[in-house]
Amino acid sequence: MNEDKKVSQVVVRRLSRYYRYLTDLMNQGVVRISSKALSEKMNSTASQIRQDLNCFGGFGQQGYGYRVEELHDAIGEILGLDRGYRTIIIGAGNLGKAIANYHGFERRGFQNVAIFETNPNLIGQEVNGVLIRSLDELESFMEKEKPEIGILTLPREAANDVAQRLVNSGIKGLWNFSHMELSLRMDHPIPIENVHLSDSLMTLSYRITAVEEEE
Amino acid sequence: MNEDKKVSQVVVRRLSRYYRYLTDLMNQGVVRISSKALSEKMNSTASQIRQDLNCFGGFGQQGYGYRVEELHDAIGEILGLDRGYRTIIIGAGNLGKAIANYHGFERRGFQNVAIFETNPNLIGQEVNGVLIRSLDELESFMEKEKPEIGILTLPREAANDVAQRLVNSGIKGLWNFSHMELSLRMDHPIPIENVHLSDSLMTLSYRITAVEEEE
DNA sequence: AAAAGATTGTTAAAAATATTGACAAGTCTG
DNA sequence: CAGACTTGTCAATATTTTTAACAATCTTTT
Repeated sequence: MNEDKKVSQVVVRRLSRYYRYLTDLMNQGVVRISSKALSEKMNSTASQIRQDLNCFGGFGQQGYGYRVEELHDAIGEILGLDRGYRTIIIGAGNLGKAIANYHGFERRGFQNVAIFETNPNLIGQEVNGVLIRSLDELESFMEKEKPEIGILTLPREAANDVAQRLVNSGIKGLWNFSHMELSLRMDHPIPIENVHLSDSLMTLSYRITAVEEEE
Repeated sequence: MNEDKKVSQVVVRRLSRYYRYLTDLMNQGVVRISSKALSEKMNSTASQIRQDLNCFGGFGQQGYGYRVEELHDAIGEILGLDRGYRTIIIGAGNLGKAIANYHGFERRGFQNVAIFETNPNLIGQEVNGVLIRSLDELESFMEKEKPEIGILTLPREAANDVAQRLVNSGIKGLWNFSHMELSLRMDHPIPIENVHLSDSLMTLSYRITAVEEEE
C-alpha cells in the first residue's frame, strides 16, 4: 500500500472507467472478475489494471480475482464518491440544465442543490426540482449551505469573476465548462477540472484531417 | 518541416489552446507576439511552444516573433478549421440543444446541419434554426448531405447502435458524449473523441479528496 | 488432504513521451 | 553597420507509462 505516492491523472481516469464498468457488471449480477477479464473489456492489460489498483492497495485475492461489488465500492471510495458532494451550477442555459437533469451524477453521489443565474426571466423557475436563484444570493447561499463543487456553465466573460467569488466563499473544487482558462487568486489552491469542449472538437477536427492526409 | 512525424495528443490540445488565445489577441488588435510572451500567457515555456509549432513547420520570423493573425490562421489550418466541417447531433435533449445553440463552434467553422431524435414530441421543432428530424431519416440524410461529424448526445443504451449506423453511412468522425465506450466495427477506423463527463466529475471528486487528505 | 491451476501484489526493467537547453542563422532597430 | 532579439532545430535529459516477471497464496479438483 503506497497511499501517499502521487497518482497520475491517467490512472485516476482509468479508475473512473473501471468504476463505470463495474457498476454495469453489478447490475448484471456478475459477482467475480479477474484482472485479465477486466482488462479485455477495458482494452488494456491485466498488468496495468493490477498496477493501477496497486497505487491504493490490494483489493483482490490470489487464485480468485476480485469480488465485483467489493472492488466497485473500493474504487468509489478512492474517488470520493461516498462523500456525497453537493454541487451548485452557475448558469442556467442549456448546458447548465443538461447537467442539472442528468441523473447519472446523482447515482454517483453528487447532489445538485442550487442553480444561479443573472437572467431575471429564469430566476424562480425550477430544474429537476432545484430552484434557480439570483446570482446576487451566491455568497449568502455559500455561507449557509457550504456546497463543495461549483459547476461553471456561464459565458466566458463572466466566468472568471464568478469563479473568484466562489473561491473566496470557500468552494472546494470547480468544474469549468466556460471555454476559457481561469486565473484565480487562491490561498489554498483548489482543484479545477476544465472541460474545454471547443478544444475537444478542434482535436477531433485535427484527427479527421490527419486521417485523410494519411491516405 | 516534419509534416509526417506522428504528433501527440498533448501537442494538439495545446495547439487548440494557443488558437483560442490568438483569437482573443486578434480581437484586441495585437499584431505581433513572441514565443516567450505567448508562453507566459499559456503558462508554458518558449521552447515548448516553438517545439510544438515545429511539428508543422515554421511560422515566425527570427528577431521578430510571430504575426498574430498569420499564426492564428496557420494553426486553424493545421486543426482543419478551414475545412468547414458539417455536424449532426443525435439526441435533442438539453445537451444536444446546448451544443446546437453554442455559437462558438460556428465561429470556428463547424456548421450544424441536422438534429435527430426519437421522441415524436420534439421532431419537427427547430433549434437554432435547425430542424429536429426523426432518427428514421438518418441514413437517407447521410446519403444526401454527407455530414462529416456525428455528435452523440443520446442515452447510453442507444448510443452504440446509432454510432454503428453512422459509421456504416460514412461518417468521418464521432464526438461521443454518451457516458459509455463505443465498440464499433469499422473497415477504416475513424477518430472518436470521447467526452466522458462522469469521468471528469469523478476525477474532480478524487482530486478534492486527495487535497484534503494531504492536509 | 494433496496436487494442480489460477491469479494476485509487487518490483524492476523497458519503452514511450514530453520537456528543456543550446545555438547557428536570420531579422529587426537605431 | 553593430547589437539586440528571436526563431527553427537538434540532441540531451527527464518524466511518465507500460510491460514483464515471479513469489506468494488462494481456489478447485481429485
